[in-house]
Amino acid sequence: MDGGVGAKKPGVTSSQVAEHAGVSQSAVSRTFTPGASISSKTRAKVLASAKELGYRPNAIARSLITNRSRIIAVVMAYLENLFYPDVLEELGRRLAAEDYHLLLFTGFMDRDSDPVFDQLMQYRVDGIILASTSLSSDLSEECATAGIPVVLFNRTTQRDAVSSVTTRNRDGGRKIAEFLVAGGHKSFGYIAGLESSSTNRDRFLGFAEGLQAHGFTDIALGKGNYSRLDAEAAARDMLSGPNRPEAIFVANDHMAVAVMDVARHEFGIAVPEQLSIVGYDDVGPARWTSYGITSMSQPLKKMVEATVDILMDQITSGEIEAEHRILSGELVVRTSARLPKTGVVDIDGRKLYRPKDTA
Amino acid sequence: MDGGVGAKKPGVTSSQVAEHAGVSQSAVSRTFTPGASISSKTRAKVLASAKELGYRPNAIARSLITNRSRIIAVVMAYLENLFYPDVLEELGRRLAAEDYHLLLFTGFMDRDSDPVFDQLMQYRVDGIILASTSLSSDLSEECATAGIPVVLFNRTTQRDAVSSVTTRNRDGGRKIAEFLVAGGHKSFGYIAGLESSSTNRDRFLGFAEGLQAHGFTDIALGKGNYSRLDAEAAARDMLSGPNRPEAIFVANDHMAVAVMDVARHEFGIAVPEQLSIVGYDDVGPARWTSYGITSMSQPLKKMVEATVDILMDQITSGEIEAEHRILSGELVVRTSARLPKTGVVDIDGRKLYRPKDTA
DNA sequence: AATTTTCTTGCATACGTATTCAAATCTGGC
DNA sequence: GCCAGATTTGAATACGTATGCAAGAAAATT
Repeated sequence: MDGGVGAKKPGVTSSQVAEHAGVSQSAVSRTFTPGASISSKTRAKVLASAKELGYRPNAIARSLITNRSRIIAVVMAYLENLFYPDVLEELGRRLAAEDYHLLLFTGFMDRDSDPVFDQLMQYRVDGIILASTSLSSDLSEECATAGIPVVLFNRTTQRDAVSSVTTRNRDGGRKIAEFLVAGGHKSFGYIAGLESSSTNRDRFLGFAEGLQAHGFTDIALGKGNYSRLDAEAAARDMLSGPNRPEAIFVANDHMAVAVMDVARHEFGIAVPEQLSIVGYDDVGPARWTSYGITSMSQPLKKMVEATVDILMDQITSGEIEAEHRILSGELVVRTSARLPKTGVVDIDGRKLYRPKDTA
Repeated sequence: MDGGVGAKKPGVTSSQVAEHAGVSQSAVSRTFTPGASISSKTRAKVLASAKELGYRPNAIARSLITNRSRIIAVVMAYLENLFYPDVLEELGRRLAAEDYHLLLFTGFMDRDSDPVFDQLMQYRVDGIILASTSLSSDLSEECATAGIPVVLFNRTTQRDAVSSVTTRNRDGGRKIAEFLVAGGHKSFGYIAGLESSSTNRDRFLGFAEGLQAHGFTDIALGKGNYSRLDAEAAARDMLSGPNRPEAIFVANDHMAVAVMDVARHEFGIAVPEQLSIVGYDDVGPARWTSYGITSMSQPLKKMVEATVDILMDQITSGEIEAEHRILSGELVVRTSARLPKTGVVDIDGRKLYRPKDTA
């Protein structure tokens, strides 16, 4: 299937437009270069000819000379979790607004992101957004020396030269602990995401801290790996044990929904009467009334905005200094967990957990 | 934010590698061109130097000379419906396997796909996949004259020069009608997708035909526009009326889930005891046990495979002749609709509706 | 060993654009 | 109508690669 000989029509070039308009090729180029020195008269001539011939500047050729592709690579290994499609959609909007384009890498196992990386580099992308995958250390270093900005989305790392955008996952985990303790729960479980992800670690850390502050040190653990199937299995395990926890914090909503399905329909457990479930992300299905998952929200639009901001900054300045933006979410209260006596407030039609004593 | 002067590191060129290896630039090029005439000895030398210098062929420059970008544009206005992220993931896999890359356009209103089109053309993409948006007639024509293959995914059109991949939506609609009639339902409703979409038209057409064959000509109608919010509104309307239908066919699962939520939680209607709901796509949430939507499946992987096949064919042959691939789905039976006495069979753990009398 | 045939190789050129530089044109003030 | 200055213009070049062509090297044939 390679080496095809199909002839694509050559396409109109700036020289052809130039000839048709009776000007030089430079003039055509300048017409389509914002801020270039060109008189309105010749500009008009060129535009007329361009329209007549159906000319469009060749972005490929332009990239070659400017050394700017105006392409941002977005790497998302999987899109199963609706959070990421939402991110993608917003990224599409924001990048388009900046006149950038989105080269998507998806549909591969998390492990083999390295071959993907080769492709990235070949297209001389102007920036890289890593959303549901990581990058081996030498690769991120290679980006740095190549002068390509890299932003981790919803995860972080210690390496310098790699920026990140996250929310206060540790605070979030702690807040969820507070909420569940205030709700009178006495035993707890945690169903984890990918254990290698910083986000998962931080959420658990905060959760454990928050519980410990009230004297609870025992947490039932399950491994969900951010995957629906794994989360289901973990839930079965946790719920069938002799001492089933009264409350489970699931590392994200995508898995929380699965856990709730297992609890209700496989075990006949009433949620929230017999079991409280709290998730993270506040993603679409969490809001659907069948689930109504109480969940820490992540300010998706602001996160995307920050991501694009960082990229644009680094691209225009040429300075690649790691920048870490950390945003805050809210604990959105719905019906999947028993409520505390106080602390739930109504704001703009959303119920949020905002206790007096905590920050 | 434009006109930045940030200096991206130049990057290693083939000439530099050539010099380092003591060969000509041509030799370097041939080393990285599969099937080119090069001795294994010099090839080895080049590869060694390339590795040492960290050389990667510049895809941009290559595109300029070959007139092939190895980029496929994928246009998906919205990703709210999980069906499309799933498609995207599979597309990512398949295109990567063919050594093609995916330039994604998303996050804009369906109407303004025309500015998007300009961008497409500037990058000289080798093919275009239109998944959740259409293209105005003159634009598809322009693609044809430019020699760029276009494939409509999950919708179709009469224009020649534009290929399409769909399933037998009309048959699907008819089968759903048969299923509901066999289930003993006497009154019916339809909640539509975007009225301009061929897919929506065909599904409704088949549904109406199937009902008519059994003497039912009255169908309650609602407009869901493939949007969750609109579907909810349509459901409220349809369910609060004086003669609420016993069975509703919702044009896709994304909306069916919303309709079910409204029925159960806003109206307290028992599904399927008091109301049957059937959807289309067999997408993730339809399978979740809280919903268990009975749904016509679309063979996503085969659809994507066909799409990529068509593109590769047309790219390599240079012949852009419209090709229309039409695949078949199955009616996957779950718990959202009352069952007919006969015709539901168990295959590979899935329950399918396969009545004896129909094809 | 001489000759033909097949492989390799380097040179030169082309792809379509942006940009430098010097020449040409225009502007306004006298 | 003349000159300094500002603006506009075109010629030439560069970006990094692929490829036709002719020459050279190696292999195969006689």
